[in-house]
Order: sequence, then structure tokens, then C-alpha cells
Amino acid sequence: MGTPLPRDPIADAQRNWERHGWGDVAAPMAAITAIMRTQQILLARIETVLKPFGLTFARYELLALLSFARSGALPMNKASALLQVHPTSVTNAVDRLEKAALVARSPHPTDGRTTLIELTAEGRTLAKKATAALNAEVFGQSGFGPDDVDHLIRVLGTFRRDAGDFTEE
Amino acid sequence: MGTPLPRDPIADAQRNWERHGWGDVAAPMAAITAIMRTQQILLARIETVLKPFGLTFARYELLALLSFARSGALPMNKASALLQVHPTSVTNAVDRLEKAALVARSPHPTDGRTTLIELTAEGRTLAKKATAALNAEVFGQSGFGPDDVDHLIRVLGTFRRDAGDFTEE
DNA sequence: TCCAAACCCTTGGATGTCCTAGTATATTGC
DNA sequence: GCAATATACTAGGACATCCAAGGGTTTGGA
Repeated sequence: MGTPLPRDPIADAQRNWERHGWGDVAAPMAAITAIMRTQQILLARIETVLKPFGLTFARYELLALLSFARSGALPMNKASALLQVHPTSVTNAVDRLEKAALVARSPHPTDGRTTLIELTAEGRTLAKKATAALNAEVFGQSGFGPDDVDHLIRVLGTFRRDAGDFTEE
Repeated sequence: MGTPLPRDPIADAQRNWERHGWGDVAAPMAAITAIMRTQQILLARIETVLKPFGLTFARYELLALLSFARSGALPMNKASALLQVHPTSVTNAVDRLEKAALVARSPHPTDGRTTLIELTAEGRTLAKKATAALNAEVFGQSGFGPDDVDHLIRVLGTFRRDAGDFTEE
């Protein structure tokens, strides 16, 4: 956004919390705020890498999901559930991907309510290229050490399970 | 959003990455995806708590920031820098907060380019109430253990520093 | 059998974020 | 002192997310 600040604004906020008598929740507040900010930074990096492909992160996620589906097609409600976003967000993403000829809508063979999203050949190709770029430029250079990665996966996994994302394990 | 999934979709994605020969970046990919999803969950919790106050997280953050400023007023560019969001986002938030009479714009005494944002009495009161609610219902029940909180603060702090958020330490 | 309840997708509206200008004010350099 | 550059805020546009509502399809119980 701009030049670096001289001091960590989240650490400052934590000190402010403590100074106002909320010391018991200051640390979790700081951790949560840090997660929010980290997400913002990561999203910006991802979007930068995807821009040359004409993709946003939301659209990329859908392409990637479809590319792993055995048949290359998924019902929209399934995609919504797996991506953990509102159905209208999927509608939005599919609209734009369809306009770019990266996916196609097709009626479900047996359930008239359901619409299947299917990857086109270009969609599959683009997904592959975009994944390679993300792997090289974002995931491969996350800045997190291997131990930190393991810790994040474990801690956030527990958090997500407790939040009701999934039941396994 | 809906009912819990039977399996962790991020763990599945990680397995897919490994299966496609991207094992070297599968773990960081999973960690980053988990951060994105965790942020989404936390934001939803926060927004739920703030809704009764007529606030969104973006507006609350601005109110909270102002409430910690000694004079209760800050230049917009300062707020933008401290909140680490684009200046236009601050303009947007101030527009709405001003319409709700929670903050007021005033000209900077010496710099004609600058606009100061000032907390109104209602703004200060509401910020206090909203903070109490967030402390009780979100930060005080984060679900992260004390050790995990410390670890998150440390790891994400390093990440943010390396990303150029701040220079201290 | 048949109608109500459940489910699926889309439309429309409210918010937030960013980017790209555009306008106004300050500062700098010659 | 004046022109060129930098800084501060705002307007308009593109996207994403969610919620509320509406129309079509299935399912299930009376």
C-alpha cells in the first residue's frame, strides 16, 4: 500500500488493549487481527500472480476445484460447499468464467434443479498454467518455515473443524 | 453457510497437490488456504457481533483507532496507513460513519490538503460498547489456546514484517 | 395422488477492497 | 517567484461477499 510503518500497528493495538484493562483478551485480539492482515497480504500476492491470466482468486479456486473433479464437472451447490462460499458467489464466478469460455453450464441429467459446471479445454489448460505460477511465485515462497507451516495447518485445522467446517478426524 | 462437510476440503486439496507432483509446495498451499478460510470465519463472527451496533468491521476498526488517538482525531492518510487499507476505503468508511454521526470531518489547521476525522461523543460511546461486545464474544472465545495465540502472533508478525508492513524489531 | 416443504439457482441490493484518474494544496528547485 | 513535482482526498468502475426474495423442480407425508 505504501511505505513501511516504523512500528507494528497490531502490536500497538495489543498494547492499547492492555492499557485499557482488556489484558485478558489482548493477545487473542492481536492474533486474530494478524490473521486478517496476513490474509490481505496473501490475497494481494495471489491476485498479482493471477492477473496476467485474467483470473481472480475466486475464479481460480473454482477452476482448480473442477480440474480435480474426476469428470471435470460439478454441481454448483457442490462447488459452493467445497469452496465454502455462498451460492451466489459461485453464480457470480461461473458467469464470468463462462463468458471467458473457461467453463460451461449444463443441465444435470436427472435433477432438473441442478446445474453442472464443466471445465472447457481452455479452462483446463489455463488452470494448469495458473497453478504452476502460483506454486512458483506464492506457495513456493510463502516465507513460512516448514515447522511454522505444519503448526499453522494443525492449529487452523482444529479451528476450522471447531467452527463447523467439517467433521472428519 | 451450510452443514459441515464430511472431510476437510483443504486437506483434500493438499492431497490433490501431492498427487499431481507438487508435493514440495502442497503444505504451504494448505497453510495459506487455511489462513484465507480462517479469516473468512473470523470476519463472519465479528460482523455478526457488530451488526446490532450498526457497524461493520471496517467501520469499527476506524472507530477503535480514533478512540485510541490522544486527541480523538486523525488525518485520513494516517488512518489509511495504520489500518493498512487503501485511502479510498477510508473515504468510504468515513462517508458512512459521518452519515451515522459517529465521526466528523474537519479541515486540518495548517495543511489544506488534509482532512481530519474526529470521533463524536456518540462515536466514542459506540466504540466502547462494540469493543466490549467483541472482547466478550469473539476475542475472549477465539478457540485458540494461549500457546497457539503466542505462536500465531510471532509467526504472522514475522511474516508481516518481511512483507513490508513495518520495520521495527 | 397431491400439495406442502425442501432444495437449487439467479436476481437485486448493500458493503468492502482495490485501481485509475482528477482536483486541490504543498513543497522543491531553479 | 514560479513552474514542476509530490501529496491528500474523492469520484467512478471492476470484483467479491453476503443476505433476502423469487421461480422452478423434487421429495415426502397425508
